Order: sequence, then C-alpha cells, then structure tokens
Amino acid sequence: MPKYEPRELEKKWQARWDAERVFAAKEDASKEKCYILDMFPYPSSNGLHVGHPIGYIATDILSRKRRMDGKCVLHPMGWDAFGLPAENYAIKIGGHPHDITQQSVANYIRQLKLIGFSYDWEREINTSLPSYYKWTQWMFLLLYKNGLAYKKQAPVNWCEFDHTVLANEQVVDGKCERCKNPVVQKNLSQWFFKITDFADRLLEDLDSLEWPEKIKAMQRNWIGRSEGAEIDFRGHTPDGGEFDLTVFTTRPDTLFGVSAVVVAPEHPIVERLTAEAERGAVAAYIEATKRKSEIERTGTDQAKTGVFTGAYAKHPFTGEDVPVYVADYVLPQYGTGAVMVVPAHDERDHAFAKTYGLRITTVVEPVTGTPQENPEYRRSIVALVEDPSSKKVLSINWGSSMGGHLLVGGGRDENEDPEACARREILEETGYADLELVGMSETIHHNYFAHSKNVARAIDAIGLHFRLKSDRRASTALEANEEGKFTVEWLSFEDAATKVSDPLHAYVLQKFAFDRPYTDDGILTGSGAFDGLASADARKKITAALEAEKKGRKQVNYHLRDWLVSRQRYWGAPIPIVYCDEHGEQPVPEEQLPVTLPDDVDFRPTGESPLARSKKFHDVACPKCGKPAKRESDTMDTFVDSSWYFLRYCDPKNESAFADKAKVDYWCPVDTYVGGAEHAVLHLLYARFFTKVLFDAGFVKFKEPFTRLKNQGLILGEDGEKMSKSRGNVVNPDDVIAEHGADAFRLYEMFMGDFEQVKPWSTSGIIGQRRFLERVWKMQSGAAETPAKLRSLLHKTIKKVTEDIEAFKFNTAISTMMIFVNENEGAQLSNADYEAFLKILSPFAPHITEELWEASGQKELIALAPWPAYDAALTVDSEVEIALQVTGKVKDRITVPVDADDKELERLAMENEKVKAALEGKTVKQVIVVKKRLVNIVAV
RNA sequence: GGGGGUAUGGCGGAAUUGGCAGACGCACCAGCCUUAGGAGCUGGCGGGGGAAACCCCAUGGAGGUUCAAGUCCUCCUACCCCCACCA
Repeated sequence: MPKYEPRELEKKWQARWDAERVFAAKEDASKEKCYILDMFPYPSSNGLHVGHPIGYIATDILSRKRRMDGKCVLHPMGWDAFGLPAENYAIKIGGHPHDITQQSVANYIRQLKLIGFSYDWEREINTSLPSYYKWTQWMFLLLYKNGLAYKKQAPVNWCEFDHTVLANEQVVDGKCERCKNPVVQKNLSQWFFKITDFADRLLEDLDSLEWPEKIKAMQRNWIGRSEGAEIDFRGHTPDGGEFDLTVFTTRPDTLFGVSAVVVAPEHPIVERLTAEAERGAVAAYIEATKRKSEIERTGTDQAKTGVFTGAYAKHPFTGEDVPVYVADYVLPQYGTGAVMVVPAHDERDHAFAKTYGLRITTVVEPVTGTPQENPEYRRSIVALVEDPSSKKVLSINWGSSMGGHLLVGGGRDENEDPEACARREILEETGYADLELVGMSETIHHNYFAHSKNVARAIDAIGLHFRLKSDRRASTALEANEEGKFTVEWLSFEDAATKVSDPLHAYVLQKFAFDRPYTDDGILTGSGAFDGLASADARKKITAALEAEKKGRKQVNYHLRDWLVSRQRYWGAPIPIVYCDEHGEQPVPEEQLPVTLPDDVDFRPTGESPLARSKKFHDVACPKCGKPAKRESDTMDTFVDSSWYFLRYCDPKNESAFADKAKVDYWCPVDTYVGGAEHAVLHLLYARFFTKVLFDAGFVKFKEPFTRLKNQGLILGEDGEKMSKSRGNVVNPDDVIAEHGADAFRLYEMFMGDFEQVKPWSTSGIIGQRRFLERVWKMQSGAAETPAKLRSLLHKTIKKVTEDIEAFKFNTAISTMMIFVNENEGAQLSNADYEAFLKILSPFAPHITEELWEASGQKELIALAPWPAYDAALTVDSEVEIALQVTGKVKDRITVPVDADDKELERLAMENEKVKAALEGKTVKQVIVVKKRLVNIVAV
C-alpha cells in the first residue's frame, strides 16, 4: 500500500467527477426528488475562511447520502453577486465591479472545488449577469402589475459624507457603516414592495415550517403584530380651534387612566392643534428633535421630553379635558403617530408624567401569583419600611425553605384598618414603632398555594409604605410558633430586589422603593361600568363600547413596514420603469427586458443615481407613445435578487421564463435549506413573500419556499473571538487542505461539535481526523467472513450514521465510525463489509473512499453506489451489561441475556456477591428493575 | 425593556430523552520503537482520600419532585445572539 497522499488523490477524483458529470441533476419522475440548498454566498474579494464552508459540508454530506439512497438530488451553487462591497472596492482600486466580482467568483469556485463538493456546477447562477437580472426585473413587473410595487415619498437613511441612501442594515448605531458619519433622515421618492399586505400570511404559515424555533420567533417579532384599538379624541384649543386626534393603543383597558395625549413632532396635525401662545415653544421643540441623531432619538434610556401645545382633548367616555403634548418618544411611523398617556400603567408614560407633573391614576389593580382552584379568601397587608437615613428596607428572612426574604406581612381582619394592621405587624415582628405612613397601594389580588396548610388562597392585599422616624424599638410580641423562625435584616434596595422573590412582596417593593408603574394585566378599578373586569375582558368591552359610540375601533398594527427597494447605486438590477411626461410611470414591456446596466458610467456616489448620468441609459422612448421619456435611474436592493434565486436553479438557462413550470413543480420547494442565522429575518422573510406572490399569480404550487431550515453555528477563531482580518485570527481552508487534505478538513469541521452551536476553531484538533483517515487507509479486508462481534458493530455503525446524517448530528456519526475503525485490527473484515464501511464514510470523506473503493476492485464510483442497508437483527445485542445498584449507588455490573425478565434480573442481582455485601445488615424496601439498564435495590 | 440561546474535565464535546456522567477527539503524562521526531505503537488522564479493596465529592448556584436528575419543576447567577421609546 502506498503512503496516503491526500492532495494527489483528491485532485484525481475531483477531475473524474467533473469529467463524468457525476453530480448533474436530471429530473426523473420515477424517482423521489430532493432539493438541498445552501444560502448562496456574496463572493467577497477576501475569499472563504474556514467558518464559511461548514454549512456547505453538511449539505454535501446529506446530498451524497441521498443520492446513494437512490434519490434525484438537486444541489446547486451560485453567487449573490450584486452589492455595495464590490462597488466600493472598485471605486477604491479604480476597477469595474463586474471584473472584481468575476475575480472573486473565480476564487470562490477554486476554493469550493478544493473541498470536493458535489455541486451541479452546470446550474451555477450569478445575479449580476443580465441573463439572471432580466428575471429579477420581470419579478418587479409582476409585483407592479399586481399593485404590490409602488412609489412614494419617504424618509430614508442618508449619509451626508458618502452622498448616498443607505439600507437599514448599513446603518450601524445610527452611523454610516463605511465612513462612520452620522446618518440623517431625508425625504426621497422611493419604490416600495407591499409586503405588509402579506403580514398575516407570513405569520400564520410559519407554524407549518420545520425551522429552528429561534428563527420563527425572530420573524414573528419582526412582523410584530399587535392587536389593540384606535381611539378618537375630540380636541380644542383656547383660540377656538377644533380637531380630531386618533391614538393607537394595545391597552384600551387603561383608557380611564389617561392623563394626557401625546403626538409625534412630525405629526401633520401639530400645526393645527398648537395654540397661538405655544407656537414658539412647539416650533423650537420640533427643531430640536430634527437635530437629534437617530441614537439620541431612539435610545430607550433617554429622558422623556416634550412640550405642551396649549390644546386639550376630551376623554371619549368621561368628557374630561386632558392636555395635548408633542414629544419625541412618540414615533411618527408607528400606529397613528399619537398615543394616550396612562402614567400608572406604562413605563414611558410614567416617566413623562413625572417630568411634566401629570396626574397618575391607577385603573388596573395588580394580580400577582398564579390563580388556584377553589381558593380560600383572605385579607392581608404588606408593609415596606424604609430607613431614609441609610436608604435601606426592612426585610424578614424566613430561611430558604420558608419563602426566603419578605417584607413585613400579615393577615388583616375584615374590619381592621390597613394602617393599624401594618403598624401592629411591624411592631410584633420587628419592634419598630416610630413610623410615618407615606404611601398606600391599591388592592393587590394575590394568589398562591399555602403548602404548609395545604390550601389555595386568594388574597386582597394592601401595600403600605412607611418611613422610619427613629430607630426606637419596643419589645417584639411574637406568637409562640414564630419565635426564632426568622431574622430581621436591613437590606439595600438593590439587594432587596434580588432577594425578595415572592411576587406579592416583590410588587410592593418595586412600587414603593423603585416607583415602578404596574404594566401587566389586572382587575379594572376607577373605570366606571368596567370596574371589576379582568384586563383581557375589559379590552374587548371597552373597544366594543367605543365602536358603539363611533369613538374608536378595533385595530391591528404591525411592526413590519413595506420593503424599500430603491437604491441610488450602480451595482444592482435597474428598476424597469420609464417616466413619460404624458403617460407618467410606465413599466418597461417584458419583451424589452433586460434593462441592462450601462458600462460607460462613472459610478462614484455623488448623491444622485449614477445611472442618471448615462444619457444612453437614461433617455428612452415612452413604451406607450414613443415620445422622449426618462428611465428610472435607481437600482434594486440586492435582497430582491436573492428572493427568488432558488427557483432559477431549477432551470438556470431558460430564456423565455424565470424557469420552466414543470421543472419548478418537480424540484420545489427546497427540502433542506442551510445557512447562517444572520439571514433570519430579511432574506428568509423576503423569499417567503415572493413565494406567496408567485403562488397567488399561479406560477408556483407551494406557499412556502423552504420546508426544513438548519442554521449553522458560527466558527470562531482559535482565540474564541469572531474571525476577522483586523483581529488576525482568520484561518484559510486552502492552508488546512494543503497540509491535511480536504477529507480531513471536511471531517474536522463536522466533528467539532453540534452543527447549530457556536464553536472555536482548533488547528491542532484536525490532526485527529488525519490520524483517523490514516487508519482507514491501512484497514484490511479479505477475510472469508467478518467475526460476529465486528459484524454486529458494523451494522450498529451503519444504523447510527444513517440516522445521524438525516438529523444533522454529524459529530456523533463520525465518532461512531472512529470507534468502528479503532475496534478493527488486521484482516478481519470480509470484502463486502469493508466496502459497506467505505460507503458510509464516503459522504464525509469522498476522496479517500473513492480511492480505496477502486483499490478494492470496484470500477464504478462509490458516489454512485447504493447506500448500505443495516440488518436490524444485528444491531441488537443478545447480551447486555446492566448496573446493579443498592439505593442508587452502582455496586457491580453484570452481563445478562437481553431478554431476561424482571424476576430473573432481580434474582441475579440478589445473588451478586458485591450486592450481598452492600445489603449486609439492611432491610430491602423496594426493588426497581429496568430492563437492559439496571436493577436498583432500595434498602435501609 | 422584549424575544431566543448557552453553562458538563486543561480544551472541543458525548450521554439511547429520567436509568452506569465524561463516548469520540485534542492537549498532556509515562513506557515502547527510533540516530532523530511536529511520525507510529501501548497505557494513563474530573477532584479528594486510601498501600489496596474501596469510599467521598462532582454537570454555573440554591431549593424541590423521584428508588434514580446533566436531563423534570421553582428561584438565582454569568455569558452569547437578535430586536428595541412599536404605545
């Protein structure tokens, strides 16, 4: 046997796969199809580092295995090739983005081929080529014709320094990602896609997907559906002006706690509602808001500022006048751009009310704890005693088993005054007597289960806030059963907040010590006819009452906004629209597509779209009348390109359609989709949106593009930090492969740990995989028959590897194969069994297994060989080792027949010498037998 | 502030879903082989005690349920990711 020289044989097999077109996908209606897809990369000029291919290796293993299963596999690769980095780099070095992209693509292909992936390279796509973006433009027109693409004036992120619009993702902490200068808002006429029309469908269909919960949660979050109500306030100014102002709230149950109405500074009504006397102040405030940067405006820890407008709004039910303010904590683009201020039940409103001295009225009584069945009713008090000189609160420590730290609490008789009751309890338990009452809470509805008395309780509690006037203490008067059960401690506010865990006491602490408003649901109070209702019920009833009086309505709002797709940049797909003086906005007729990028243009950003500078491009004839017209000069967001690319792979060279319908019907949807979690929202949401648009238009038969999604975990540098050029911890796969070969590299990436978990790279770790392959290289076969024990191990290994590949548990699949190889010494394997092992290893290490397969006398490729079946009977042992425990401690291990019954196992355990010794002088209380696992003899 | 996740030897990570914690690999240690070793082979390798048999402790922390807990429940801590003045 020659030495294992990975590089030599890897080149050999890669060349043969290419030459024989082994991985070219062909539709075959008689076979089950399987579409396994990687998120296509943006070909960066930096090339791939070792973190990138982990997902590609996983999909390659799955694809190779599924091909061997006899399935028809589509496993393509392509390039998300439009985008800013290539354009910026071109500007920097004075080249053209097209050339730079082509160079990067060539380098990516070289690197990917080095790793030995089984892509169908004949289906390679590139979003920056006219043959592709013709269909991106076609998609735009499809949306346009269905009323889903529209142009409107909108505020966008604008970088003053780079003179360009920036996508949201290019704005980092309110600054331009590239030049780090602050980003300002600018009003520009922009193209949007109406993704908001699909909000509910995008939300509902998530349930049907085999996606990580995390990604689904992020999408739900991004869509941000919130149910609530719009409420109309009738307003007036002292100058006799009148106006209608509608607010949006998710908490109509708190309507009776309104003490002001606030509108966003950008709200168009501000002009009308501002009283003459306040105009100066309001204008100054709006001006100040404009000067604020994104971060200053939207930081959650910013102080709540605002200005009174002089106007008042009438409460829709009580008719009371509440003041109207302008404040920048209200955002113009969400809801109606106006909110009702309920200081008692919203953190921001609370802070605002504190600053401007607004009334704080409790209209929702708190509910704490978990409601129980058939509770006993009680009354109680909870007293917070504060020592103002030391800023500490009085706590009673009952010990960890009795509820831990509490404030002072106690039961209250039906007619007892809460203050008197609290003073009595404080005196009895702590002895403090010189107290001043400074606050009393609303009724708190507390539910809990009293384990000591085995009874459920519903308690109406009153919280009281006392200040210590002096530390004069009387002697305590404890009941006999309370003596010595607790200690009295003074805790800092912060200590108390972490130590007091009982929900009732914690609420009282938060209310008095930290002045926190109650923002959860509860029981209505001070709300007229709605008193006593639970919040959820009250929301419905109050909304219904508003509707009946035509003063409001049920309303659903979404965080999701329409998708802004215009970009004032060169390196993207031109938007296929023409503007005619006579006929206005005109779509470019389909037969004129693609609208190609001009190559004679200076694409340096100056503020206007570079395409507008090309006369050849810009001056066209109106498609309708033929008179001179102007072409739209914006390009599309690159996320448009990637929203439909998975369809193009089905039929990448089609010139008359984005793909042949029969081919799309055959291959789609994608069965397994793999990529990084950074695309959790944007790309995956947009692709889902496009799929629904195409479904509605009858082009595809499925509503969701990606049935199963897996996210690869990030690979960190050896220092445990994210790999980056600036940190200097980037590892290049080229170097690793040059030293140990692609097979060792593939195995190591898969062996490192759980596929979806973050994990650091270790260059020394890869040697283990190289050693494993060296052992495989030296494995021998030729025995007439494999020994029974090894044969059984082989079949268990086949079973485990088969199941683990499907479940993306590649790390344990590899360790199982290592165990098999470690167990295998000398020429014990039959040729057939040896070859079966090579087959299950082949998706992981395709090159070495092709070589050994050939050396074993096979003429066909192992990549085309059938996946071995395992004999289920051989995966089950006839004997198993079980543990013998005495009271949970293992005393011995014995080997027993696998089908031994409980009685037999118990007998064997009782007869065991070590068990007998451990049972010496003890009485057996119970024997637990778990077949194939253990016998546990409980003895005292 | 909201949502999601993670925590197991020196390190990466296993653990049949409640049943023998530490599989597999790296690193390390000892021995063999070798002129040599960044090669190969054999053995060891969570901590503590003990000559040994064996005993005790141990899966971020504290409680709990159970014959049995890394796994289930309650509370807490630390770190990571995403979103965030969204009313």
